[in-house]
Amino acid sequence: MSSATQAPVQQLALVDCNNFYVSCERLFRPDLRNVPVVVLSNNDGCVVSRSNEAKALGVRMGQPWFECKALVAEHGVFALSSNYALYADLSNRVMQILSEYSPRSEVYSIDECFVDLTGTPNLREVSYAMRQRVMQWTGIPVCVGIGPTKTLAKLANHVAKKHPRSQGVFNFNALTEAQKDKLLTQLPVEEVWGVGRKLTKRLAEYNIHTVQDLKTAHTPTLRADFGVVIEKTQRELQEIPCVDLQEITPEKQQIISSRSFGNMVTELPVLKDALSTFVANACAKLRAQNSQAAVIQAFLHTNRFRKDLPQYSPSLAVPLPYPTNDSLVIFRWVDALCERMYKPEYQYKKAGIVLSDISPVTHYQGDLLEEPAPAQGTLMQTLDALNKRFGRGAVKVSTQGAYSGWQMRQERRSPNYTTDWTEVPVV
DNA sequence: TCTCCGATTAGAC
DNA sequence: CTAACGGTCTAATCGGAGA
Repeated sequence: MSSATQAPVQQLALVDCNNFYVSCERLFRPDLRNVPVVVLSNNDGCVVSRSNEAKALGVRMGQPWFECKALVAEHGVFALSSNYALYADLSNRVMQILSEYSPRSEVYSIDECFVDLTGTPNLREVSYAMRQRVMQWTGIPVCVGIGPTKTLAKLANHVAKKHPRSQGVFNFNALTEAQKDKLLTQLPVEEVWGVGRKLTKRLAEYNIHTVQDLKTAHTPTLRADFGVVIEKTQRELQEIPCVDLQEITPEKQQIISSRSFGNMVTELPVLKDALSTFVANACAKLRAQNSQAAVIQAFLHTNRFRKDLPQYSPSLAVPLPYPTNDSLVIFRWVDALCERMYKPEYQYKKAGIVLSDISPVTHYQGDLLEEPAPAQGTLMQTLDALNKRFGRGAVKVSTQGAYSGWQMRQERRSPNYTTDWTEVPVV
């Protein structure tokens, strides 16, 4: 192969915040440093973030909180409800800092960012400086993994996190071929991005246990038996980029708003009250990306963990005569769907709505055979503006909030230190 | 037989 | 209040329906 066609090796960094939600909480609670801390999911159900001390005690990711109660009694694990307003705000600050290091970056999740550092002189120093700056300006600890592909950058980040000797930075590209082989042979295949529990099990039947096994597996067999996703993953492990950096966030194709209830719900008006809140949330997101939806779906769930109770999980979708993003219009449909699904003999634990068939808002194309779409806008724009200014839920549609009893449990939420003056404790 | 569509599955975080 | 197990999102795949 001629060197002219050889693309230069990417120096792609994956920056990942350490124990992100716990780290956010600790910023304002120095007393929680060096003690086991966990952050719980919505409804205070499962553990979604753990401090190193909590990990050491054996608290598993996603573990139901009530299962950990023994550990609490024994070791005093401190639990907090999740506070997404706080995490989103700190995330934005971290991402802002990282974006200064390269014109090409991708915010991959609330606590992760890919940064293309290709061509950066003194890569090693810059990586440490980046980490140091995020710590200094936000107080959030991060680790940096560098590789020639996204998959290897993620793997490198894992190594940086796991080995204290790396000081929070690990560059796969700096390894010799022999060192790469040795490292990949030591890493279990489930550490690879895109290889989850099910796949790990199936790969084991093919004697693929380590990352190196996957990297060197017979490609046509892999493709035929496991599909195109794994083939791409294998290529990425072989240092051939297959997953592009997504510099611009694509608009959502589907918007879901759903929640488990704090208590079981049996009454129709309570379900409708919850659903009207979900409609308000989903529609606000829809309008924020200047889109409209053509299909509306609603669903109900009984508690699937209560084997002693009868189960019922209906779901109904309706294609709209014309797409809309008007909360009131959408709620009228959801209301009707709920009426049709509701059966009084069940106890409901969760409900939600899905907006799909999403398209950008365009000027209405006249069609003699269709009803004209009503003028969209002013009321919803005003509602969004007021809620933005005074906080979500400041202005609601009249069906919202008449009934309670469905709201999630959130018994241990921290104050919104960074986004709401009224919640900052007075010293 | 081909294509399209909805439902299901798997994964990430 | 004394039981209790998240929420969103994407892409691939599969089977059936309809052309």
